[in-house]
Amino acid sequence: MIRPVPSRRHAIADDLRHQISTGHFKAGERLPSEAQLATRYTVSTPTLRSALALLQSEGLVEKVHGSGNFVRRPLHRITYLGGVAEPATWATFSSPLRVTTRTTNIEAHSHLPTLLNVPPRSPLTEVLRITHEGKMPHSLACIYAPRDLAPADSPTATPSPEQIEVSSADHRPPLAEVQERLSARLPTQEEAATLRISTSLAVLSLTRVATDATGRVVEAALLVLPGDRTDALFITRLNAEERTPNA
Amino acid sequence: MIRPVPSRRHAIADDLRHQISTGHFKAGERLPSEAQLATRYTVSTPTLRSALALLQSEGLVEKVHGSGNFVRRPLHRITYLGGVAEPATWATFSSPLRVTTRTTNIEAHSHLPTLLNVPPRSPLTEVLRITHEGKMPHSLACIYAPRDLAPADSPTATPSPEQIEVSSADHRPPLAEVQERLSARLPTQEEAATLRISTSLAVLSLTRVATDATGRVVEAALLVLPGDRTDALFITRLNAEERTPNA
DNA sequence: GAGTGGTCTAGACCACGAG
DNA sequence: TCGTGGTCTAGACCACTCA
Repeated sequence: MIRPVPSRRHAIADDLRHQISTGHFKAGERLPSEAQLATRYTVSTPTLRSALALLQSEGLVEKVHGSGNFVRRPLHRITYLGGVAEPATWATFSSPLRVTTRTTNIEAHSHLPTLLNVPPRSPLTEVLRITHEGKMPHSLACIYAPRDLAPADSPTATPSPEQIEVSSADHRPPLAEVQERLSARLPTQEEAATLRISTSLAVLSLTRVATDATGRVVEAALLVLPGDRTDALFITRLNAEERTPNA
Repeated sequence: MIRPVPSRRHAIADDLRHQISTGHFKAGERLPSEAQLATRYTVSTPTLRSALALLQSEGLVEKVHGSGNFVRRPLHRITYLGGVAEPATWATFSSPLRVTTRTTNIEAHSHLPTLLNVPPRSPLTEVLRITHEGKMPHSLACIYAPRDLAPADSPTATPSPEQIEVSSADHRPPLAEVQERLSARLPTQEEAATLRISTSLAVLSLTRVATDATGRVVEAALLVLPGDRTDALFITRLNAEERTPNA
């Protein structure tokens, strides 16, 4: 490992992190205002804010515009469970969530023909899905499916809070393969505004393509998960015929 | 989707993105200096730099300290393949890479006992692994294993460039389960210095825990993958008895 | 309306890379 | 050495939240 020159923002982040872990700042508590903290550490506000951005990306601090910076309650992270077990269940989050859905009929354009392996301008159903935790938006999903495969979804539905169904693929060929591609990036301005997160907070970007046994792409989903409050978990079991009982 | 107030940095990023995609700036080419671009867009340097940070996190632009900003050659992303198929193969990257390894004997401390499910201060082997692509560092891995399970690794080895072996588990109980937890966050200062990336470039942080058939944790690995040049790909095949031949 | 965070400016100074 | 990007300052102004 390379020993870097200590930078102010990391030094401040280290100090605040220590104060949070020792309980000097307690969970749920509001931190002093950024102006006060900047004075205390004798740095300018942009520098202090970049220190807070580090803690935010670790999920230790939550910023609320107009109200303050708060110490995150621990274990508040939400887990996206990848590698589906049941075709009907798309993704399981470990927390109860409220879901808003908007369904639109569109034609394949830009990157969608490639992604879904369909001709350009072929009919698709687009489902825009925003999940809320409490009153804060939490994650964003854009799901595309060929129109003839699209499930009859009630507009603005509020399905079971425990599990989020995306495609209720009942009487169709079973899913054969699911590809999930993840990357870390900064949000677009739209994404940041919709999720009400800072534009400097990294997001986990997940592209999921499900293919049925005939090789046809059944559904493609683009998920955006804020990095401060979301993990993605993939569990692979080998030698599936003998499953060890312990976790 | 919420329509945000257009911010200067996103407007500039959109414009540059467009100029790159239309070939006005070609792959491998150097962009004008940040000072020149700031003048052209009539913004201050921090604002222009934050616009470049967006493009960097998308993998479109590469910053080289002291030398300039360059248009990334496309498809230069490296893919981490999750969900192992072979117990001996830990992770496969799609590009030839050079690997530097340093092995240390340590005792379990801080978060390691929990992660590996061993008592505190129990003997572990730590392997620090830095992969290079060309002369630039590319990814960082910290691998921990109980000492009695640790493979006899030659110090500073340069194994097969195509595949990176981590545990050559030959005559031991087979792996039963692999858990891979991913999150997006900003790098620590150490990570940024070691990988020679900007501290504002998001990284994909991956924690991988492998358990053998007896439930014992065989190995835990902490990977840090720069967000601008790395994807993680997980492929789940359902109904494994009949595998569709096409991709 | 008072106080908070979000964005942006117009510089300064340092660290790095190439000639 | 010179031009580059990296970090930081000390403000300004706007948007949001809450009383």
